[in-house]
Amino acid sequence: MNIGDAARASGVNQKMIRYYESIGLIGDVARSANGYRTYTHNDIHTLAFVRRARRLGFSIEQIQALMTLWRDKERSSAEVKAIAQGHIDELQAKIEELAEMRRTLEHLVSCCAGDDRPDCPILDGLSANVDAASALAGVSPRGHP
Amino acid sequence: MNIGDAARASGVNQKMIRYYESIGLIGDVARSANGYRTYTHNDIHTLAFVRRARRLGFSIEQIQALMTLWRDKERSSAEVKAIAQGHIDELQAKIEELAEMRRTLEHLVSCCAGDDRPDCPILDGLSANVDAASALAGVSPRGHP
DNA sequence: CTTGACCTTCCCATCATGGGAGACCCTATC
DNA sequence: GATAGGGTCTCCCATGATGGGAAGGTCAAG
Repeated sequence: MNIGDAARASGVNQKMIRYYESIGLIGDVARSANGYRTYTHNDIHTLAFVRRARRLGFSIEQIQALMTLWRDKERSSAEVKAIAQGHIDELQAKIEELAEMRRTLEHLVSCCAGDDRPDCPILDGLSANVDAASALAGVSPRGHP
Repeated sequence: MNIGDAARASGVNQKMIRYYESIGLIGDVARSANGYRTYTHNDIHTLAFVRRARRLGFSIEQIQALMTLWRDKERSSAEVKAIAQGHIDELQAKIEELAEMRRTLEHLVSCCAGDDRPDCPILDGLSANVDAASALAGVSPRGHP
């Protein structure tokens, strides 16, 4: 199996396969006489593992660790779980960060008429004068009703 | 005001101020005789605008557009609102993507004993044999009860 | 005059992904 | 045997936003 077949079989594209090899995420693969990379069934399996892990948002570094455990038949599932839980926490933090942005933006957007006139609470909110936007929504940033 | 003061006043750090200038996000700023950048009150205001927009997750490109509208007294608030709504949609898409990852991971994690033994549904789930993990949770991926 | 705090530009690194160039390799068809 | 096409190789560059660090100029206080 050449790299093109490996890409199709694993769902990881060629560029990425070479990249993963170059950074040592996957071991150096066998080469045939012409210098082409040759993939075994097992290599494909590894690539597919990486792909799934990436799709779940694991970083290369985390995947490195996961693969070490994957190959280690003496591992404890607790180690794997810790990595996964750590990643869940990262995801959660990111989600909350984005949700907070969205919340703020939705508030501004809901205050904006969205018509032909230039008056715009969104721009006001982005300008220094946050009070202007807050006031529009009846929210008092410094607890002053 | 030199760049250090501008950074403190606007909350945008020096590196970023220079970067924003280099990519044309903010216009070239005045220089004093010694070549130091000199910031006016207005420049600070602009920087603070950029900072707030960044904090809401707007890309530089979007901020570019927002600032153009900001300066345009003939703008329609609809244009601003469209950009903001577009960004909300992006945020929402990202949130959903991350939430889906989290959901899947939480499922796997909940199936994992997290003890000293090597058996690990998380690794099984990342391996090709997805059925193994699904089966553990009583979920049938191909609608086969 | 030195010290220390500023400021300048320039280069490099991040993370994961990909585009593209230029050079080989192999197979099929003419 | 020539040529066309598709596959592969390596190498360089780019992304977006951020920042580290080097080497050197400037200024005010001691």
